[in-house]
Amino acid sequence: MKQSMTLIPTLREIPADAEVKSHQLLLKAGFMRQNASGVYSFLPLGKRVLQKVENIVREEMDGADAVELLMPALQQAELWQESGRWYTYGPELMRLRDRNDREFALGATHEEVITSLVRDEVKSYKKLPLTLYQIQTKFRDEKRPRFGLLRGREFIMKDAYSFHSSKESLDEVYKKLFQAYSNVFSRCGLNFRAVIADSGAMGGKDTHEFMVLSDIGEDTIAYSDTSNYAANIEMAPIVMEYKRSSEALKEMDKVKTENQKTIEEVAGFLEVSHENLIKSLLFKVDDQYVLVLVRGDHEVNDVKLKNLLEAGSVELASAEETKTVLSCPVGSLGPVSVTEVRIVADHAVEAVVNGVCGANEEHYHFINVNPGRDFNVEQYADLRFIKEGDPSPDGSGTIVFAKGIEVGHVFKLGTRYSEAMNATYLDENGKSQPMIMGCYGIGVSRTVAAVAEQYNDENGLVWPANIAPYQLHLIAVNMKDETQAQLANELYKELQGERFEILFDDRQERPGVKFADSDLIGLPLRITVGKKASEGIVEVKVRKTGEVTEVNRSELAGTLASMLKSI
RNA sequence: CGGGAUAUAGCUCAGCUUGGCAGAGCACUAGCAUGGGGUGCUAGGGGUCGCAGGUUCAAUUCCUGUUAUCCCGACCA
Repeated sequence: MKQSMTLIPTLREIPADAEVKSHQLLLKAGFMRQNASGVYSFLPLGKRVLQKVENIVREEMDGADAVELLMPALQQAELWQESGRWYTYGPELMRLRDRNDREFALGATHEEVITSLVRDEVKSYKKLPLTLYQIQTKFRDEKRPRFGLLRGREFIMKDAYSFHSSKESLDEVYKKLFQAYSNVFSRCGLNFRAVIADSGAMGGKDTHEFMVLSDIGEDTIAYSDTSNYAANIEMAPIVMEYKRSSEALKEMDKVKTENQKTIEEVAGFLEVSHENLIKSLLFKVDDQYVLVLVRGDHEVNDVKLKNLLEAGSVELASAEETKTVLSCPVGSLGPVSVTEVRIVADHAVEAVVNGVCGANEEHYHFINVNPGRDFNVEQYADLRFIKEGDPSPDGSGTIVFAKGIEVGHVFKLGTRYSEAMNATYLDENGKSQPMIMGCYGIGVSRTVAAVAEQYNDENGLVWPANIAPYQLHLIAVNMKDETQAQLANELYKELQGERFEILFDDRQERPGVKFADSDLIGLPLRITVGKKASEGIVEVKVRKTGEVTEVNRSELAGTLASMLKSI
């Protein structure tokens, strides 16, 4: 493609709205433009990268015996009502009405559509398993879109759904797609981990998220420093045992702790360690309030709490609610003599000896509190977030944290949708059974941003060869110099003939402008036609390393081919 | 949804405190020079100062409302 014929609006300055590297560079290098919050146009370069990623996804999915189809983005409300999600999905589902006042949704995901399709078309165990996928635009009215393509309201996703007559078959396809996903992200050049994730109320024991390691990631990954264990921090179970100190139990006492509210303040004021404190938090669990206790140096894990109580929603009660329910400000909460609400506690609390907790009275705490003696707990469970330094749940090594961007998710759905929507098949005995399902997503546009996030330097983007919008950037230093212009034009045609993907900067621009734009766009190899054009010699520069070689035009195609292979 | 901030040319931003014809740099157009890392000079084009209302002889500037965008938090099958 000649640069004079396409649209690559590079910017000299970074738009003020862009915060993270990938967002800034994709805008600056002219790959995309924002339309509304979380809504973007892909310009020609952006579109090409997107297509590269899509094609890798297609190859790997097809290789795993998944078949592509395309479902509507515009979906009738009835389907969502059938699964129940019309009422539970919330405002994140974009809803609209047609001219006849019928209700629709813009697809946030496609479980309903695919389940209804397969229900109608597949009736026999002989047609199973079946794995279908699509690459499509999804709509989610995010509360807070941010970071450019990383969290948009309209984005491109590959979603796949598998249907089975047995758990074993689901396991098999899950494993195959897990491998396909690893291949996709490896081929995109990403540094990623597959981590154990939350399966939530959907049940099913296996679900993994594919996380690209990045400081701007919105999820925290807890992984072992020695084994390959990795889990979303929400999920990592605590395996350590808490030893009770052998200290003699002392008499409980109420002490004045004027204006000491936080764990930090109270521990400092009473000169005790955080581990000796019992932190009490009031949660609203569905319609009930529950007092949750963890040790002062620990944090409540709301996902574990939610799973333990089999709740639909779990949120911290507000200060006002707390005051109403326990008639006490949040800084002085404690479990002693509390009968109004259920009390659950993390295992670590059970081992606290002569601890400190709020006295349910402003400015007062209890000291020498002992669980069992001074207050009762309905249930002890694993309720806290894992910490760095904790033993790894798989028994080998200790836990370290990293931030991750979720780019893929594989999930064993089970029969949640097939049962709700009556997607059944007849088994070998002629008996009707609900189909067992799996679902598998890849955030395609998010993957593009994740790569941009990992591959850049101070001069701009540095695309891995596999997904670069073009492989080669051909530059004529001076298009007014006839020798240079002619050689560049000839090389452009020759290299195209050799099936290279090539962007030719044929603009009448200053060399400095061309070089700067070239670095910014970040194609893997740059061919510069300059002073030595008359001798048939050009320069080849590797974007990533900056390494430059002079090459005779007769050897150019061969040299480029082998260089592309090596990067 | 709670808290904070911003909105003036395609981009980055001044001007507003103290009301009086709309500004700069970059980008764009034309010309001349230049031609290996965002070049120089000259001459131009481009804005309903987010929108609506109010105060005023006069509002980009003051007041009220509203919308959009960004940030922090909560949320995220």
